[in-house]
Formats: sequence, structure tokens, C-alpha cells
Amino acid sequence: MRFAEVAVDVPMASSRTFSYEIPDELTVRPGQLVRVPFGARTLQGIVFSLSAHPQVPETKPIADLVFEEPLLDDVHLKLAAWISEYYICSLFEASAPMLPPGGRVRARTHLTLADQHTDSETLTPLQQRIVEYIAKRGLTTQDSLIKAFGESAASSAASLVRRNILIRDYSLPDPTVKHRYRTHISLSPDTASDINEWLAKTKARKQAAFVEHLREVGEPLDITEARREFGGSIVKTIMDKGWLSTKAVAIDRDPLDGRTFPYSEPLRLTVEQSEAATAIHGAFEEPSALGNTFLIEGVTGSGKTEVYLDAVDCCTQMGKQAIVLVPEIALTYQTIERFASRFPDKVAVLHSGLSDGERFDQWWKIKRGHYSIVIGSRSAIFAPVPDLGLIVVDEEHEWTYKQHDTSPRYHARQVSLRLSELTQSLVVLGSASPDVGSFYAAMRGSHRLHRLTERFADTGDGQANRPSALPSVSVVDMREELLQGNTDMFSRSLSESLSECLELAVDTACAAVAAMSASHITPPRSASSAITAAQRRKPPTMCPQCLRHRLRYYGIGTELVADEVARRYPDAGVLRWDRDIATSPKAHEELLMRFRSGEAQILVGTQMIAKGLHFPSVSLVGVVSADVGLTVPDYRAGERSFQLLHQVAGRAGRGSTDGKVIIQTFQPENYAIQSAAEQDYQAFYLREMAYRRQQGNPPYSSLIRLLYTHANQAKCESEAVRLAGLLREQQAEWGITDVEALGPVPAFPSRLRGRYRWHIILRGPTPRTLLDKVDIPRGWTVDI
DNA sequence: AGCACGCCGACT
DNA sequence: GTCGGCGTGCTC
Repeated sequence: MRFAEVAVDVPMASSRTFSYEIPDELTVRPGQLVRVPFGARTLQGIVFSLSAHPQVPETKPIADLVFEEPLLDDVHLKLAAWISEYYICSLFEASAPMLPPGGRVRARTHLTLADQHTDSETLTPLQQRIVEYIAKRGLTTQDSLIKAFGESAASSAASLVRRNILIRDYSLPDPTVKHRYRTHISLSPDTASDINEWLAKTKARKQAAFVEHLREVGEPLDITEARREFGGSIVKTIMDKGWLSTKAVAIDRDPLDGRTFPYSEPLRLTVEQSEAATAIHGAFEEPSALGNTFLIEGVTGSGKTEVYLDAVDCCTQMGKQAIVLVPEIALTYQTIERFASRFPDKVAVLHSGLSDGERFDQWWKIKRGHYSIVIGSRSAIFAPVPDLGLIVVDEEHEWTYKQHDTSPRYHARQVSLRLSELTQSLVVLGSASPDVGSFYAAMRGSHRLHRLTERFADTGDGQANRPSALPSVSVVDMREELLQGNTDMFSRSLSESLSECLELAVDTACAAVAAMSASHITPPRSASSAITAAQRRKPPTMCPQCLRHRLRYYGIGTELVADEVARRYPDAGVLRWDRDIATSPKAHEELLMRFRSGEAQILVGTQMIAKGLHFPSVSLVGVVSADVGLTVPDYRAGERSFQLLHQVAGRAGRGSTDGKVIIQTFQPENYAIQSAAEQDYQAFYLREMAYRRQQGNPPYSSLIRLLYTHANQAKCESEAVRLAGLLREQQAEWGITDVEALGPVPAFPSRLRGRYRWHIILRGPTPRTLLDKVDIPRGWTVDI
């Protein structure tokens, strides 16, 4: 076993490794993060396996280890291999989310001026500017060059290197995050007699006080505190005498440090809850008997979290760890609090709101088995838990579980299912409006479905046990409003309800919410959506007048709505809630606190309200414009709208007052809006599935999206046309009839950050069979 | 990401 | 005939 198979951090669409020799002085094991020579550079790599036979006759040796300890265990290496193949990315990319924060570092290219004079007239204008830039700044990274001059700077710099005008070299930085240490000092052991002698005769009272203090406390002192208390020069003087021994002590940056969560007893489970809980207990005891994946369909307020808590409890009692995924930490802070108070000191949190240091320390403590529960957003599925027993995916329908921007473009729910197979652990998916794919899986028997239909009033103290009614929901046809001469953004019905609500609310904590979803901009009905002609169930019928007004309404942001509300109801306080404001859990908590305190009676926000408003006393929810989500060119538009509206409806009337919901729309006949108003998931599911079947869309098929972006519009289009042609050629050649290649067409949006975008969509039961017939050309991204 | 290599158009 | 931009295959 003199060779290591290493996944190198180099852009690749294949799951392959490279063979490296193991130098005698290194102990190399699978799962380690290493540095390896690759071409002229040194890159990071992950050791996947050891072998006696390299893939090529000539091998280079591994340069060194980044961490002595393997970072990925056997399970995570297998998971990475699966991700790499399934989502089509390199093995290193697939492993990267499993590394400790800051562990993956990019290799850097540096440029300096060679001391050779060149006739600047022979340079292109860009090359001249680059030379000037580097002359002024000295050693320059290629990244900063690209930032300053754009992407073409790299090839210009390369040609300058070729002409010996610039010198290039490479570096691979150390991980950006490390353990943090404090220095502790104490009196060195064999100095007692020296010190006694000195104390007897010294006149340095402050130094003596410091030494005596050290002697009295008997245990090591933090050097920073010692300096603060006794003065830096005093500490230094004693240190210079050689009387102090120092020790570096790792400190723990704990995100929940200083926050206390009073222990909360488990609530008594309701009949429905305990049915689900019992089934989960049974699966723990006898794995795979009936299936390991549960789908809990429960309306808002039905106590899904209580079922999760019970399952997690069961899991930890078996000595195993649980991962709990939540869609967005800022919006689900209460969930964390409930877990933290139910399982004191056992909960790790992992999400983007933490500092790098906090995430790093949490990562290592999870790996060392300090925690039995990890709660976090999407990427927390990759937490290095040593012995996984349970994965909970809360609000499993949320699309924040899908990573879109960077590779691997994984779906945390899908990864959860695969990880549970690898570890023989259970999965509990929960939602008020399950993803139709998940519900379909349950209907077909691959998930075990449990429904929580009773809704409980949240009295605000966590003791939810009084049954509460569903809010009454009404749909307002905004076309009718226009016909009646009302061109305001508020229908008469919403206006009246708002006034009524405000009158009632004067002495109580009741409040009204105007929610809207203006964060989406309607795409023009142009070529952008041409590809969806096959996907869209039917073009919405729309009179020109409505269209005109729709366009007007789509421009409305929360700001405009808030201004209008403030103008109409000058005496009511108005708060605004959108992504800009509620970026952190703290800002979000603060906003809700102000709302709760009665400072404001009306909260205006985007769809964030639907997802994050856990507040008992909302008596009215108004949706200013329910149509926005329906017009995006995406076969999931109906599902998303339903989920949003269903959820927003669940936000009303959870307290002591009954709730009322008003949905404004130009398409009152739309099935998603109707089912949401009826708060009937089953009805929505059946109608949606009928469309999905008719259109041949998931879950009746799978989709692969191939996206190409380029600064040049013509090149972008021609490349897309070229690949589509290649695909169709292969399709014909191999006689693949059950995969459709849709497009190419401009993607939505058709231009982003200065680059044009075209895409091709493959659809069928196994679209991979066609995709695998072609090599994916450079510049394309593949989304499974 | 970067390098080598081959193709091809613009300029000497 | 040569330089340089651009596409493509390869890096253990």
C-alpha cells in the first residue's frame, strides 16, 4: 500500500482520483486532507483509498498533510462518492461541504514584474494597464487582477508571462480557520526557593503581589487577564525571570454560550402525535421492518416539533446522534430554542449566521462526539457525526434545501435519504404542505405517512394544548375590484378588515399583517419562457386591462405597501419585514419583539412572513398579491404558491382570537389559490398531480438542467444550439426514446451578472442515460 | 485552474 | 512567415 488515491481540488465533472506515492515520513489514511503536486502547482486533495498499484507508472509523492486526523470517515467518503456521481461534480467538490469550515482553501496565483524592460508599444491596451497595475502594487494576486480588469485579464497576464514580462508563482494557503488558544501561565515547579528568596528582599511590591497571587490561586491564570489585573510590564518582568511556565489552552467558541434555556418537560402527546411517535420508536427498535423514512403531514400548530423531539429523544437514548435540518435559521430560531431547552448542552448548531470560528469549533466538537444533536440549515446534513441514528427534515418542502449556486448542487432531503441508507438511520420529513414528490413517495409506500390534523392554540408559553380552529380564508378577485373602480392596492374587503381589526386591537396584543410576495419580479412573457410551453399547464387567460394592472402591482415592494398603510392608518404602528431587515436571527427576533410588544399593530413583509412568523396573536393576514409566484416559468409555480399561501393562512388565529385571512388575486379560479383558501392539501395534491402526469413532469419523470452562460449573446446561443444538436444526435444514434431534450432556450433570467444564459432540459424516467452519452463541454453546469 | 498544443485570422 | 486568440485535452 505505497500509493494513495487522492481526489484533487481541480474542476472536473468526473468522480476520479489521482494516484500519489506515500512518502515514508507520512502516515496517510483515507479521509485525510492533504496537499499534492498537480502540474506546476500544489493543490488540496482528499485521500479516498490506499492501494498497491497506481493508475499510472509515474507518480509524484504527497507533499504533506493539512490535518493529521482524517476529516471524513468511511460513511462520509461513501456519501461523497455518491454525491459526485449523482450530482456530477468532482470528488473533491462533493467532499468539500464535509470539511471543517475554512478547511478548503483555493490555490492562488501571484504575479510580479520581471526586471526586464519592454517596449510598451508592443502591448495591447489591457496588457499595458495590467503592467502598470502590477508595477504600482508589486506582488499581485491574479484574483485581484481579475477583479480589477475582468475575466480576460487572466489570459492577458498569461501572455505577459510567456513574454517574460511578468513572473508567475503559486501558493496554497493554510486553512483560514484554526483552533483558538489562550495562554495560561503558572509558576514553574522548581522555582519555589528562588521565589521565596526574592520575595523576602524585593521592594517591587506590585511584582510581589502578582507572584503571591499566582501562588495562592494555585491554578493557571489566563495571561490576558493577568496583564489586565497586574499590568503588562509586571507580567513580563516575572516572565523574563524564567519563573513562569506557559501552556496553550484551546478555547471553545460556542454559539449558544451564555444563553440559558430553561429545561422544558416533554408535553403529553396527543393521540395523533403518539401514533407517529410509536411508529418511529418501533423503527428504531426494528430497523427496515416497514421502512425507515417517515413523512409527517401536519398543519401549522399541529405539533410536528413535539414528534421530532420525541424521536430525537429516542435516538439519543440509544446512544446515537441526530441531525435536525431547518430551512432557514433566522426564521426558525424558536425551533432551535425548543431543542436546546429540551436537551440542555446536547445541541450543536451549524448555520451561516455563526462566525467561522464558532462553526469550526462546533464542527470539531461534533466530530469528537460532544453533542448528540446537530441542528442547522442545508449544509448541516454534512456534519461529522460519528454514529448517526436519525435525520429530521423540518418543512421538507422548502426549496432552500436545494443548493443552486455552487457545486455540488445537491438537495439536502435527497442527501438525507442516501445518508440514512449508508448509516441505517431513520429519516423524519415534516411539513404542513409536503413536496408533492415526497407525498407521492408516501402514497407509493416508500415513505410512511402520518397525519396531524388537530391544530392547537399557541398560548405563547410553549404549552400548546387547547384545540384551535382553522382561520377563515377568503379570496378577493382584484379584477372585480377594478371593475368597481377600486384601483388601490387594497381591496375594499381588506381595507374594511384592517380597520375593523385595528379598532378591536386597541387594548389587546392583537395585530394585523399585510403579507405580500413582491420579491419576485414577473418575467416578460417572451422567449424566456418558451421552453415552458410544454411545462406550463395552460397560459393564464388574462384581459389586457388586467395585465396592465398586474404589471403595475408587480412593482410594489414592501416599502410602498408600508407607506400606504401608514398613510391610511396614521395611528397604527407599522413595521416592515423583508430580507434586508431580517438577515440575522437577532434582527429578526428584535423585530418580532417590537411587534409583540404592541409598538406596532401592522407588520408588512414579503413571503418571509409566511415562513417565519411564529406569533400567536395575529388576527388578520392579508396577501396583497398572491399572483406573483404563479407566473414564473417553472413547473413548480403552482406548488410554491400553494405552499406559501397555505403557510401564510396558518399564521392567523393561533392565539386566543380567531384568525382571518384575505388573499388578493387576479386569478381567483387558479387551483393553487383555491386549494390554499380551502386549506386542503389533499385537494391541491390531486389537482397538481393530475397536471404533473399530464405534462410528464416530476414526480412522473426526472429533470436534468444544462445551463450555459457566456458574456457574448451569440456565442452563448450557438454553444447551446451545438450541445442540443449533439444530444439529439446521440439520442437518435442510441435510440433513446424515453428522454426528451427540451430547448435550447434562454434561461430565466436570460441575463445575470453580465452573462447571457441558455439552457437545455432533459426530461424522462432516467434522463441520465442520454446525458451520459455525451461529454459535458467546458462552461456548462448540470443541475440534477 | 493552468499548461501545452493545434488551428486560424490578422499583420509584417 | 509569425504572433496571438481561442478551443481542447491533460494534470497522478
